[in-house]
Formats: sequence, structure tokens, C-alpha cells
Amino acid sequence: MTDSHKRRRASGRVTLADVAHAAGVSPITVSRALRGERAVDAELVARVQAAARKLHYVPDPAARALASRHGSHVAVLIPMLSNALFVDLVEAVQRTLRPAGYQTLIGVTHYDDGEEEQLLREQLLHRPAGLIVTGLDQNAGTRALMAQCAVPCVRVMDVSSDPAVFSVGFSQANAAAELTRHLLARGRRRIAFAAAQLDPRTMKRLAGWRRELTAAHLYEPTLEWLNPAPSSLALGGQMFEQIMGMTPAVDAVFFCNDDLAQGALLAALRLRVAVPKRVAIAGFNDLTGSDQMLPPLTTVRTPRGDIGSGAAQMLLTLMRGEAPAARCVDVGYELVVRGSS
Amino acid sequence: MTDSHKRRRASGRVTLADVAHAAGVSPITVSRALRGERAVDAELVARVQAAARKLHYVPDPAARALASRHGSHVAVLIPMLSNALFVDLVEAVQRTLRPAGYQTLIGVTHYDDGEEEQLLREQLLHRPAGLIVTGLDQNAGTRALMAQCAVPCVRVMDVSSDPAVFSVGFSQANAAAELTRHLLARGRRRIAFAAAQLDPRTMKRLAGWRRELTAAHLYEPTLEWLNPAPSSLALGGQMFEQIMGMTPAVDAVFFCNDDLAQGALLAALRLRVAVPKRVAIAGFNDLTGSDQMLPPLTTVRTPRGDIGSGAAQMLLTLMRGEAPAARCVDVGYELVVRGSS
DNA sequence: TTTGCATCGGACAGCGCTATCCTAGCGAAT
DNA sequence: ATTCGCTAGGATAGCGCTGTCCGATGCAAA
Repeated sequence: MTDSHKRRRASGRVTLADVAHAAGVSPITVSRALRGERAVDAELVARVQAAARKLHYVPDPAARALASRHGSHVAVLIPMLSNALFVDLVEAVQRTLRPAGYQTLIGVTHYDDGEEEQLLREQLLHRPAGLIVTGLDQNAGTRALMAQCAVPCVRVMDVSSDPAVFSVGFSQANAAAELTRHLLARGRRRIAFAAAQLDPRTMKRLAGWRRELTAAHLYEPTLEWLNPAPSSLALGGQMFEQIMGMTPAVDAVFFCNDDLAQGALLAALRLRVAVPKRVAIAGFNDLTGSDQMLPPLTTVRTPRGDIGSGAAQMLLTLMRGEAPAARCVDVGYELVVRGSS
Repeated sequence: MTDSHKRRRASGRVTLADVAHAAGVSPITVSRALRGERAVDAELVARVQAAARKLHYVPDPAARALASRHGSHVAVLIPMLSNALFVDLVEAVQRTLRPAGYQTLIGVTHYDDGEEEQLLREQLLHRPAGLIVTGLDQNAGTRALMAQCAVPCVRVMDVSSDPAVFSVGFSQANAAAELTRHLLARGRRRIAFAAAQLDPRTMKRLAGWRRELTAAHLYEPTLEWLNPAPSSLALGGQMFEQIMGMTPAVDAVFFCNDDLAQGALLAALRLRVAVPKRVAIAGFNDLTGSDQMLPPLTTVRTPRGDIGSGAAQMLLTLMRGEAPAARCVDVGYELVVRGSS
């Protein structure tokens, strides 16, 4: 029994050295052949790969991370897992990254700048191979960390014109503006904007709505309903009730997220407010169930699956050390008109 | 400038050796002092900790993993991230594990035995310090992996009497039985059971319902509506419509998950079926929005937050090499009676 | 006093891999 | 023929930490 075989039996793990022994080459050649690093003779590569397959060799991520000074995982920072939006995003990222041999580590910031910074700091200790971060508006500390660490980073859910950042998303403001124009086209004149959470993307939607109403000379500060509490069905119902008590009455409410809008639709049923006759209701994101509401909810479908896989793809390119085709990918959005408007 | 200082500047990282130098002890003593491993003189510990804090020393997870042969992360296997149930679970796990210095790696099995096994195999390569796995019913390969790997493992969402497994959860069958008894107590006699996905926990709920109906001599195979498709609001609506077409008519439907039940309530509104007058509707899990429905949904509140933190706590104990207070923690459940029944 | 034994710090040798430098071999340019 | 450059494999030296053995010390038991 050879030395390498003894080692293998002892540790219960097939190492590079075992494969090297089997293929009759040096360990470093195995490493290079398996990673496709540098030029290795095609015949040798084949021999090494055959040996690796036969021995069921799998590289040890920890050793690799220690030697190469970066791990084989990607850290994804999202605000909240309880928002279905981000679940879809993460799922798509994972589906793209896993076949490429990368683990996905999810960090939840709870919409908190400070927690985001802390989380990023912790993640960077683990030397991730790449980073996917939600949004463009991080605090100074977070931005500094991202700049220093030299880890490829893709921002998602928004598009940036900054040539220094990679982004995959769509224009939150334009999407909100398009929905607002739809409501205007339906003859609505007093269109309220109701938002919760008030994260940067919500504020951009607010800006889009404001832009259109101002252009139509219909803007009025009292039409803005901003609530910093977390978004939920129950809150949507409450806000709807408040808004309907307003004089003069609004004839449409644009909720910044579908869960609020769904809550509003349920509240409208409870309060016997006719939708869309008396008031139109619109949401944002086209979450699960919006098409099942009574009436079905008009909303903007945001392609977070495409965003997730697009960002992962771009990150894979960056992690290979190549330049992506574009620094900023706009995946667009789709106005979905249903019964509620 | 000392050698260690030069090293520090060069690598951009504070190492154990730097701290050892600063504290005037050997690296191994620093390692032991910081981990609380073996006995180290209290005065030395204090000196080491002070030095570590001053230099902002943070251990390198990769090096630690390589040397100790297990990582500082815990793998969590769940069936689906788009089910809010598991999001709550994962959040709670993360909240407990992060302060203890453990990363949480989420693996999504998509309710697929084979994918679960594959995922576990991949995760074990990364030598996790612990494992949290959903459910008790894994395939043979998965069970073999868990047995071989010698990594502490806690099962969640169900309780096991097997002395060889650690579990935190509640009795799915008993919970379903209690809800069924509630419907019986309300005078319902033809209580249908409607389920999707048909995962093991759903089948246990089915068993609980069946037990109660059989005991009341009201069981009938035609009352079972089992659909292997993924659970969703839309599917709940469809199933409700089908069930209502049945003769003789049912007077209650117990949906195995709240999303189905919510879809059914919306369908009932559409179809103008009076709930609970004509038919009672009940769900399971008390998901977001169930209290907002029209009428609000009767359901069983399942304490997945407690399950997550309980499992994480138990796992922390196991990872310390200690024995937990109990091998099986039953966190119970709570019948929530609302307007729909 | 001697022996035994527990306590606590340190030296040493890796964990499994990769970055870096080195060398042999070859063809092309001088 | 000599020099240069280029290719492709290997030797070497760690990456930063911890398991394992060893030895020094102190205190109780013989």
C-alpha cells in the first residue's frame, strides 16, 4: 500500500496528492489541470481528470480558501427575507451560482444601514469570492468596505449610471411613473401614493409618482402617505382606511408594494368601498396572490428572477477576472393592468 | 519595526502571531485563550484579550476550518424559501446562531428527496459545524450521510420519539386533529381535507384529520382532496371550486396550509359562497394575511420562530460537545379560531 | 525527601491547497 | 553558434490556525 493510499484511508478524504499519485504527475499539475489554470498538456489534463473522477476527488474548500485567500462562496445582502421579492431574487441567484461551484451566503440587513455595514464586515472576513448587494444607497462605511476589499460586487434592484458600479435591475422611478400615467390615462385625478418601510427604492418610486403628478399639475403634498413601519397586509388596510377618510376624496391609491395594496383591497371589501368604481388601487411588484384578489390587482411586474440570474451571471464573469458585456443591465418591468384600476 | 508588524502590514491581516507578539506569549496560547480551550491562566487570558481587541484581531475562518477540520457555519436544509413558514424558521435560526459566531448556510431542497441528498453531500464537503434539517423522513442516502458524517444534527418541524435523533417541533398529526375536533364541535359533519405538495408533514396532518373523522364515524374517502402540485393561493381557489361542486355538499374544508385556505376564501367571495354559513374554511400555520381575510381565517398557529431558535440553541449545545437537556423539544401549537369557522 | 500527578505554556508538525519562483526544452531571431 | 523568449512541468514555501506531544512547575501523597 502506497503512502498516499495510507494517507487517504487515514483522513477519510481524497487529496490532491492522491490524484497526483494516481495520474503520475505532481500535485501542482493536478491543481492546475483541474482548475484550467495556466497551460497544461491536453493529454495530462485528461489523465488527471480521469484519476480525479475515479477516486471521487473533491477539492477542500477550506484549504483552497486558505491558500488562495478567497473562498468559494458569494455573499448576498438583502433587506428582508419575509418579502417574497427577495426570496425570488435569492432563489435565482442560487440556481445560477450553485452549478458553477459557488455557495450562496444570505445576509439579512432588516433595512438597517448599520446592520448592513456590520454584516458586510463579517462577511468580508470570510473572504467571499463575490458580493451581491441590494440597492445603490449604502452608508459611507459600507461603501468604503466595498471599495477596499477588492471583491467583485454587483448591485441589484436598481440601475446605476455610475461607471464604477456594476448593476442589474430596472428604474424604480420610471416604473412608478408608468403606473402613475396609467392611472391618469384611466381618468383618475386625485391619485394618492401610500408607502411603508421607506427604503431607498420606495423613495424612488415616490419620486416617479411625484414627477408625473407634477407634470399633470395634479400634485399635492396631502396625497403622500408615508409610513416608516414595516410593510404588511394589515398596514395596507389601515392606511387605506385613513386615506379614504380624506377630503376631498382621492380616486386612486398607488401603494408602493403589493402587500399593502392587497391589504387595501381586503379593507375595501370590508368597508364596502367599490374598487375600482369609487377608487382605483394599484400595487407594485406583482407578488403572489395579487392576481387572486377581488378585484385582481393592477401592479407592476418586476422581474426579480431575471435580476437574480443576471446578477449572478455578471458576478461569475467578474470572478473569472473578465469584463462583463455591460456594467449596467436594465431588465425592465411590465405594467400589469387588472381589475382594480 | 518588528517582524510580525511587517507581516501584518504586508498581508493586511492581523494574525494570531501578531496578537501573541503583542501579548508576549506564544501563538498557541493566544489560540487557547481566545477559544477558552483548556485551562489558561486568567491573567494571561486578560492580556491576550486586550491585545486582540487593540489590534482588532479576527480569526480567519478558512485557516481555522483547515486546521480543526470543521467550519464555523451551520447548514440549514429547508424544502422551500417561498413558503413564509421556512423564512420565519431560518430568520430565527440566524438570529440565534450569528451572535455565537456561526454563519448560516441555507440549502433549498424544493421538496425533493434526491436534491436533498445531493445538497447535503455538497454541504458536508464544506465540513459544517452543525446541521439543521427539516422533517424526519429523509431517504436512505441522506440518512446514511447524516449518520456517517458525525456532524451534530437537529431535525425541525416535527417531534421524534427516536432516541437517536434530536428534534424540535410539534406533532403535526395532533395539531390537525385538534383543528378537526374544533370543526366537529362547531357542528360540521362533512369536513373535507384539501392538501397540496403532499410532503411528509402534510401527510401527517392528513392522518390527524382522518383519525378524528374516523372516530366520529364521519370519515369518507371522497372527502380527501390531495393534489401534488405546489401550494399556492390560486390552487386553493381551484380546489375550493372543485370541492364545492361535490355532492352531497361538504360543510367545512380543512386546507393543509394557509395559502390554500386564503385562496379558497377569495374564491368563496368570487363565487358568493357564504363562509362560514354555507361552508367553514380552516387553514394551517397562521401565515401573514390570514387575519386580514374576509372573514378572517381559522387556523393553527405554528411557532416556527420558537422552533428555529430552539433548534439553534440545541445545536449550539451539541456543537460544544455537551448533551442537551432533552433530545426532543415539543413547542406545541395554538388553535386560532376566527370568523371563517 | 521522593514519587506521583495534575496544571498550564510552548514547540512542532501539519491541515490541503495554491502563489511564486525555477528549470528544462524548444524554436526563432540575431 | 549564441542569445533570447516562450512554454509547460515541478520544487518550494507558505496561507493562519489547531491537534498532539512535551516539559516545566507546583502541590499532595507516600
